[in-house]
Amino acid sequence: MNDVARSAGVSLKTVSRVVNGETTVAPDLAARVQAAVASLGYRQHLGASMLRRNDRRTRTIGMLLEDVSNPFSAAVHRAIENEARGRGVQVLTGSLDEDPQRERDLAAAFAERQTDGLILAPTGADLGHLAAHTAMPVVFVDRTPTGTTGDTVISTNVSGAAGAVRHLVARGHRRIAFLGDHRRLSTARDRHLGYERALGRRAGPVVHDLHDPLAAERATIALLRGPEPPTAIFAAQNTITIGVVRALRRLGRAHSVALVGFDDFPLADLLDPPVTVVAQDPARMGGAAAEALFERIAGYDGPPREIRIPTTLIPRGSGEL
Amino acid sequence: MNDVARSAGVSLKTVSRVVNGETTVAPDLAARVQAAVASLGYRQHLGASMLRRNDRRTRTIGMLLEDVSNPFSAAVHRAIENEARGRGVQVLTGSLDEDPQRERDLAAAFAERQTDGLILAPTGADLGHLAAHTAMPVVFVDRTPTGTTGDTVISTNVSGAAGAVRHLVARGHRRIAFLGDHRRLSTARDRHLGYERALGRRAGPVVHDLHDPLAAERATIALLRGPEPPTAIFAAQNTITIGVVRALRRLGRAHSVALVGFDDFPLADLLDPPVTVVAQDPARMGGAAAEALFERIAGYDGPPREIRIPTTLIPRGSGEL
DNA sequence: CTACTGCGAGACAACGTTGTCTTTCGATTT
DNA sequence: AAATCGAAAGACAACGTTGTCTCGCAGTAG
Repeated sequence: MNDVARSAGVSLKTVSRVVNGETTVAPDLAARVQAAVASLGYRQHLGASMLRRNDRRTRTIGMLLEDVSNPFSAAVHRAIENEARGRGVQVLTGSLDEDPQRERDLAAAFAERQTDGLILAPTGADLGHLAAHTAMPVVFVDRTPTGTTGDTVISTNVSGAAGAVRHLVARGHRRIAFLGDHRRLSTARDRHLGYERALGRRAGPVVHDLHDPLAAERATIALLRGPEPPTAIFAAQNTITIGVVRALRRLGRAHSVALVGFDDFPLADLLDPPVTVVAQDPARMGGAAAEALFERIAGYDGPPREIRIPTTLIPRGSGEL
Repeated sequence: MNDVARSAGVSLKTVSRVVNGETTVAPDLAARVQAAVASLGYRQHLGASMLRRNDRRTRTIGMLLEDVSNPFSAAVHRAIENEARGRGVQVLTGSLDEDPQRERDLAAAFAERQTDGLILAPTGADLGHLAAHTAMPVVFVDRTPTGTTGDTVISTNVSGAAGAVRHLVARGHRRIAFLGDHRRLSTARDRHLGYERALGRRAGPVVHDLHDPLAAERATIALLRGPEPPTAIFAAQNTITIGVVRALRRLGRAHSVALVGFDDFPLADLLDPPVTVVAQDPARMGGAAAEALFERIAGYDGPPREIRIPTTLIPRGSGEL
């Protein structure tokens, strides 16, 4: 910037004015400065700028999801990026792998970098530590927070799960198993609640705390080989659904045990049978979360909001046996 | 920081020393400072710190891929994050959607934020503009750059594609179609080259510039309904492979037309028939790119390196008809 | 012709931190 | 006992930028 000022024969402040598009600069001076900027390849130092400015915005937000390579998280990520794009905001990302320690550390690392806000899919651990970062608004996505409050964007987990189970009941199933994720997660609890609401006293075998396809595959095999095997399975999460598909395939029961999964996944329609799912709308969830965050960043100060994104049952075959 | 200094009864500089773990502070003073830091919830302002420091590191890198929600990109992203994690480095991300303008803009936006480096999957357009950001080393991943040079991490596209095609030839196929992405992309060109090398004058019908499943589906249908339909298809990219699968399914030819895809995708093994692919190793690619970048950031100044990550043919059924 | 107004441009300080230099003071050496 | 040394802590400036204040000058009103 010094070089630009010298080369254009003006003061530092005038360069600053031109770079920031202030109108109180004479046209000829402005043109000289522009030329110097272009020829020297000068670029603003955003860090220094934000240090001095009054608004203190870095035009950068943080995003912490379970695992950026999981299709659900990746779709949320992409939707957040799309919202940020139009506002000239960049996105810092991180995967939590269900690790509360990592959740704390990354939230702190983002706060140190003065991100303007944070979108977080909580691990389920207590989030009291977020209170330390007062200047950074936080919006929760996919799961409701524990130990703090804030705008939250979630799927209609209870009613979506209940709808899936009622779909199976309507097809005549009476013994419907539930396979779910860690109970620490609000999504797993809510989907289990929907399952229970739909079945009442007729609830079938329930297996909790499954978190990867392999565990789900083993649990499915155990259920089907056990006494009173279920005639239908409700898989409460996409990795679980995939494990169940693998198990049914291995046992040759893909066409004789019904399956409905929560959360859609790529190619579900090309499997045999095609997998019936309760689809979430991760793109809409990410978009809504980003919108809510930008409202908070802009200064909106109302009470915490809960934004519920509806799910859609997509019958494809596996749940209609 | 002022508050901490006052509360501990020391100078600003001493607080700085304690926060940065310098050893030249008396233990009792250090303890008083630590206590003040904890009770006031003080956190370093990384922007101001980096402004003053000599090394000028933000401990932040940028990453620009085609689309963070594409499984290949997402796996690369995750591997980069893993490398960054151990070094306390955060990752700014962006999707380019094959848009050169966006590539320029985001590279500039990252440079303004003083990212220590950039990992880029180029769109194929001229990258001369990167020269403006001298302080930011760039490593290319997945595709070779145009208009500039730098460390590049790519799959063995030519030999991988040739291997796929030879696999089909060995199964007796003589009329093998090639379906590929935009020729502007080095990957599409290299895979086509491998196809030609393997077939020589016997090269079959070739369709270029397909970039989504729908286009690939239409192209496949046209080929199979045309004169001299191919008996086997080599799909040079994962979204194309999926389009081909859909087309074969629609035409009822899934078991009578052979298919090998370049790049593996989730659930390929659960389709009917399971899809034979030339698997890339996106995790290793992302990891290698991040490693190379961190070496450059650390000051390594050798000539541009090309790191070639081998591909693996995974026969699953669709290519063995 | 003086006094005022308004506008463009520069001087200076400040943002939160750390590099460098200086000061203080107790301990060691001769 | 005087001189020297080293370690610990503070004073000050600087990083690159912009908010605020001031200054000079031209134009206008009285």
